[in-house]
Amino acid sequence: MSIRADMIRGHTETIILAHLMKGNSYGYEINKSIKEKTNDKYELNDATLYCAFRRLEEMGYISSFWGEGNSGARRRYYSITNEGIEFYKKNIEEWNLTKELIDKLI
Amino acid sequence: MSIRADMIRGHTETIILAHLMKGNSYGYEINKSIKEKTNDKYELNDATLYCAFRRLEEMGYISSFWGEGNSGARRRYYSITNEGIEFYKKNIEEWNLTKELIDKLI
DNA sequence: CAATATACCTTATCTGTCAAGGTATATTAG
DNA sequence: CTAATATACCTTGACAGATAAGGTATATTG
Repeated sequence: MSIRADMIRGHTETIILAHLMKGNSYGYEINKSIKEKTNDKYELNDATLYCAFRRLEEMGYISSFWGEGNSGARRRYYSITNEGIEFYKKNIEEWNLTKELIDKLI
Repeated sequence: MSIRADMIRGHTETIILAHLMKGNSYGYEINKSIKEKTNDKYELNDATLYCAFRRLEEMGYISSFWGEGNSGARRRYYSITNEGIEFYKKNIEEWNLTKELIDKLI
């Protein structure tokens, strides 16, 4: 069984930030990690991922820089900011509250 | 603390069906119940609610009829169908899987 | 008689996601 | 050597669910 995108909507940013909490990373790697962690049950669409990066960077929650490695395709790395860490923590709290509420309602 | 609409998106239909699993009801009552159950932390927008009713009825998961009471404003009652019950059960499973996945990812 | 609560509805707009398209480099298989 | 695959990023237009803002109508309460 797989899940619909609407289940994840609203969590995309938090998922990305969670990954960046463990160190800098780049789009392709983050998405592969999501796929692995969920045993192929979920994966972000390319466009969704890069769109979320733009939003997060605009809001000042992440910053980006081009990777310096000379092998393979170029990579744009992302790093979480202090504001991003605060935002992440707030989102975790919101998720815990959401779980409670939905469990009460359905 | 309150939660964002995107947290609930994708669960609106299930929340409505959950209420109807306990008996026929109407829009205004369902929304009041949501507000009470969540201690004013969540409430559906009118338009969201009625929009979801249309979808659910189109898909054959609920059926509707005008209430017969002669006091107060007219009410459109909704009743869950057998297909709706199946759909509800499937959604509960999906929610349990979603919780697992998101907890793994964030 | 005005204000409030009940009860439903429509329309235009917003936002995150997705499908479908694209570019470019490195590695692997035949 | 060359074709296929994996890596890696990006843009555009469209879609669907949610929202704000508007509306109608009745019953109750002060």
